[in-house]
Amino acid sequence: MSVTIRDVAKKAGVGLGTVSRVLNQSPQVRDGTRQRVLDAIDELDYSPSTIARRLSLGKTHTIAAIIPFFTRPAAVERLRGVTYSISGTEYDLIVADIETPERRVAAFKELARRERVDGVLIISLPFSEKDAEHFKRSGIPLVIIDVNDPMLHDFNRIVVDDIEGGRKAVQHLLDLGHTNIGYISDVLEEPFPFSASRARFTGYCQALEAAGLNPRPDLHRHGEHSRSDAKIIAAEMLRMADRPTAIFAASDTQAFGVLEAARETGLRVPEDLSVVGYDNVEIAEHLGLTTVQQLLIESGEKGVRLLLEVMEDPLREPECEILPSEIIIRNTTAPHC
Amino acid sequence: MSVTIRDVAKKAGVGLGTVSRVLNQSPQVRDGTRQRVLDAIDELDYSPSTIARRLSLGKTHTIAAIIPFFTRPAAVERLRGVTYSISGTEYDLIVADIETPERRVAAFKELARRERVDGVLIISLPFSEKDAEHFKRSGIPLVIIDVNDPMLHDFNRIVVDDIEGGRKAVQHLLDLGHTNIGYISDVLEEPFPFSASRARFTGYCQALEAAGLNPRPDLHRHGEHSRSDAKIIAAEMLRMADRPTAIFAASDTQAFGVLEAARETGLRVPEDLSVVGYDNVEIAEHLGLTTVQQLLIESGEKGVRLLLEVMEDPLREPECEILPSEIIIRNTTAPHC
DNA sequence: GTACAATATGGAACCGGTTCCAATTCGCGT
DNA sequence: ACGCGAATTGGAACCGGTTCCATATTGTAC
Repeated sequence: MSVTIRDVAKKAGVGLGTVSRVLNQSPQVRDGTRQRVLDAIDELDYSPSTIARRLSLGKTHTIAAIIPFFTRPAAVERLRGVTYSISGTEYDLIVADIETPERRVAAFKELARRERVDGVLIISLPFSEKDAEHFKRSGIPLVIIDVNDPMLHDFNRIVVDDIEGGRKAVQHLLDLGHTNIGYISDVLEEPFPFSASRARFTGYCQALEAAGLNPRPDLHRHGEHSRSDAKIIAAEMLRMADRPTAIFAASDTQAFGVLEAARETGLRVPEDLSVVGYDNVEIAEHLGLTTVQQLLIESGEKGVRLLLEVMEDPLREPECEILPSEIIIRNTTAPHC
Repeated sequence: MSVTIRDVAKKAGVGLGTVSRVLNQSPQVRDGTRQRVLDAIDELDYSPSTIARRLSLGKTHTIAAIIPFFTRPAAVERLRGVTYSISGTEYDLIVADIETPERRVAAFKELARRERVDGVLIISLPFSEKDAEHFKRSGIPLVIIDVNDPMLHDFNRIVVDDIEGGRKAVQHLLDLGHTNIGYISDVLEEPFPFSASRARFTGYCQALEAAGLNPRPDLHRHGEHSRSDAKIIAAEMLRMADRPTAIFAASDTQAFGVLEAARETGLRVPEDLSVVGYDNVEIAEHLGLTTVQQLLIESGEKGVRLLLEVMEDPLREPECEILPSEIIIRNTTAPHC
């Protein structure tokens, strides 16, 4: 039913090898012959089967991105960088959305197989030792974006120094005269101890200690990574007698929750409460949120670039590119008075 | 280098047909044999090649989503619904991001080919007569989400009645006593006359006329679909001597631009200016934006469901499901005084 | 133990490309 | 016109599955 390369060959009166050569722009075809083949292709409205091509080449021409789509606007911005970079190449991008831990395991299993894809990008997802083992063994080219776990030192990665980012955020608040600084994050414990929130928390503690302050345990709360949960735990914190005068949130999404909590508690931002977020997602600008900027789109672009290099030369030394972070000061922070 | 079904057959001492039957859970295999095959599979750590499978089945097991990723947060939410629905199936989702009109044409050409994908979802993208022709001819199963062009009546679609949505938005403002109501949208002209913005504009006009008012041409401006452009054109409108007391924006993104323009012009929202958006993207709630809700995620889910049905039975009558819209009243609208 | 239908099994042919090797043709010098 | 290396060309074999048909085996009835 569908036109194959053999039909084209017959029509053009040439061998199939020749048609294949024309398709692959091999220079080894005389102009006259090429033209006859092209005419036949045109006449038959032929277009080659990608799948057959992939099978015979042993390459899938496909890259998988595994990403927590729903929960992380920042990850979506990274994905934008990925789609943008990939659209210039001959690769297809397949996107796997991870919502639950079980899905994560399943997706890793399914996709991390040579026969399935040529390369994998993992974005903002926790990584267990077992996952690492699994990928190592599969030998599939892999680039990890935004997972800064020391365990992963021999994987190719694009990360941000979250400790430094956390430090910058808190330093900014300290510079403004705040000393009671809260930290709102997603769950730090289990089963993945090296999350970004954890690193930002480390930065938070370091900055406080460098200023001669002790982190107060009651000024650190965590919950699910969502605006609504952040709002609830921030509200609790703000109702304490000894409430913080500034809050650093582990993500912009959570910072938005904090802003809501402040609004409902009747606190003005930034007069009564300073808030710093993390990520600088697109809408943060509109909201005037002071935040730690990550190069989100760039991280996706660089991830693709690195992955293509790794696919080219799978044996190259693992590389870990650390992107800079920068604090963007807007209108949710003010001096403590 | 990689393990094939033949290796498994040899190891298990059976024919390849048998291995294939085991893989496809055919009941026609004796238990003893099946077990031997499973053991061999296990021992060799075999996993079947998806590509070979696809080639021999003549199906790609892949669905493509074509979507303007960068510019439309609402489209991203639709995509979420898509990924969510697809993750329960055996299909891969490949995502093509469209940024420029040229990319649109290229992506349509590339992806709308039987050999490439089994089905296509087009999300929030304009559609020319030529595109329609092209898809018709290719016969590839197609579902169009959020493109409400009458020309497309014989395509499968999931849409919203944008005229009605526009009417509801404006009616709400009329009910509040506003009579000078501006409309900010993306470009309505060319080359695609039946855009969502156009339909919302029609709704806008209808509501005004039903109230005995004439739409004032100077209260309608359009620009690129972005916050920044919307802000610029809204600012111009707000500086007019005879400025509107309410503005309806064709999307939440543009409404955010309007809010910024109001802020910079020194107008309080909603006291001095009411603003209504369209889409109810996630962040709209946080911002307290009054807006017309579309069922974004649902539209993606339903799109996938419909596409799967069409793929099952390509000859079924085209279906056009119209999702409801609803105005969500929050804090950016108030009575005109 | 034999006959025969029902069930299991082996493997050739096929899906539609690419690649490589052998065969043919070409171009050019003499 | 002839010879020879280079440039073209044809097509078998292969990539790794599925499917179908012929053959082998099993089970059941007598």
